[in-house]
Amino acid sequence: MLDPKRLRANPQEVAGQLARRGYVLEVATFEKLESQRKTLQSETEALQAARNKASKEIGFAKGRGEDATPLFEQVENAKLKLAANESALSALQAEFDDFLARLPNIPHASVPDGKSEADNVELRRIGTPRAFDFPIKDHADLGEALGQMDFAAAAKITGSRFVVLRRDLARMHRALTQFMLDTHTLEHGYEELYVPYIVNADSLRGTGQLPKFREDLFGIQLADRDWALIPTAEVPVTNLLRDEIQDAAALPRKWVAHTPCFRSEAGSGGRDIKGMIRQHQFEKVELVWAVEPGKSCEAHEALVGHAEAILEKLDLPYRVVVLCTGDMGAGAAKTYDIEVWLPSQNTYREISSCSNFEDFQARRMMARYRDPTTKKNELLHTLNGSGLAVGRTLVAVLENYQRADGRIDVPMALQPYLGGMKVIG
RNA sequence: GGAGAGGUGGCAGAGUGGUCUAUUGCGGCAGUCUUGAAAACUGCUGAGUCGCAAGGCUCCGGGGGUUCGAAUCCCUCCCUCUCCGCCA
Repeated sequence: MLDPKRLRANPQEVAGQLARRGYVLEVATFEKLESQRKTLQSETEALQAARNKASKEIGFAKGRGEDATPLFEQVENAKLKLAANESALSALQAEFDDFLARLPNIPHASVPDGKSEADNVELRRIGTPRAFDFPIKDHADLGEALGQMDFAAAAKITGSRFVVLRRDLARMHRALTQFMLDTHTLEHGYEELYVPYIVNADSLRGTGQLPKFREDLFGIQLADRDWALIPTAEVPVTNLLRDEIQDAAALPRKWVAHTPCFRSEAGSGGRDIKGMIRQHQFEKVELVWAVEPGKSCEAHEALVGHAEAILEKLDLPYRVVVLCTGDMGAGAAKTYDIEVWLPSQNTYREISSCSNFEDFQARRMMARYRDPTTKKNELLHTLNGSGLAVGRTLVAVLENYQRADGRIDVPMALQPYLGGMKVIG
């Protein structure tokens, strides 16, 4: 959520910033809502003040044993007007809140302008894609040939965009998770969390999935509960901060959590239909930071470095791009994507997305800390990034480490997690 | 699932229709004293929002209701605790 004060003070300036990401802020609509609200609010509060005063006087009068009848009539008259005003005001405020809740974040000044993925800017490329001297296969063909990756079985059990893994591939998938968690907790100083995989609507509003992106979620229909399966651990983890005031000494908070993630993939029909790239259910190891406002840029660099460390240890070629204004998620002020090399697609594909939300999520969820110098409660900055998407990492290992005979070499860093196994198949 | 008890500021814990502008304690902050610290004493100390300000409004788990007036009464939902039952 944007700062309503800033929006009120400089609507044209905010509109200009949002235009960078292709969002049209309807300044006229906003100003009309705002002026209506202002009038109605001050009128309503004046009526409330009058009612409170009169009621108090009734109390005094009764205390003195006086007749309060004239006062009753006086209050009665104002009551109808007040009731009408209050309901009009709360309707207007709901409209205003919804308007605010749907606005995207303002892009950071360092984010390049652009309309789409094509305008993202590559920052660095690490590692060299391997030259194969045999016809390569994609991960789905490799996995199915091994008899350890079964899309048909998953389709029977549930439907498309799910997978069943068996034996060594299932084990390697689990090993990747352990390897990532160990690296982040032991080497990068993260606190490991286990969290719920189902969250309520307040949490989804806090991180920004609601009200705008309900169609991306798997909702839970249970009585009248508005719950959903988590689309990412970002939701339960970041919402730990909701309605809390952090002690400055506890900052930065650095959390890591491994969870499954569930996405409806509405609107992605036809894209990445084959294989494990785009599933309704996948595993992710997520990194979440909460920092003081002045420190989020350096935190962002550290965070992306921690995600990169996983790929470096696995010796997988990758590149880092900074997303342009038009390709960023709505809540992000700045996003780095890490893309891993996939030989079968002859290109780099997203395996991690690391975003700085600045105070956008913090304002929605009232996530604050007590500034020790000003002694005031200030909004935190929040960040998160995948470290990494486990399914896609498995895909990358299969494709980059494949052998001519269809077997898979196990990356050195992973061998200790597989009981010293050096090859799969 | 059944029965009961509860949800109040950072924490503990009063308040059961009207000076509640939410008592008090702990914690925190500032000061006095002190070489320094502790102790003692004094003062300040919930959040949000509108306003240049004075000041106003809202918030006692969520929502709704009764009333001139609700932390307090009623309805409903959520959560926590105790006991029983069931159970990974």
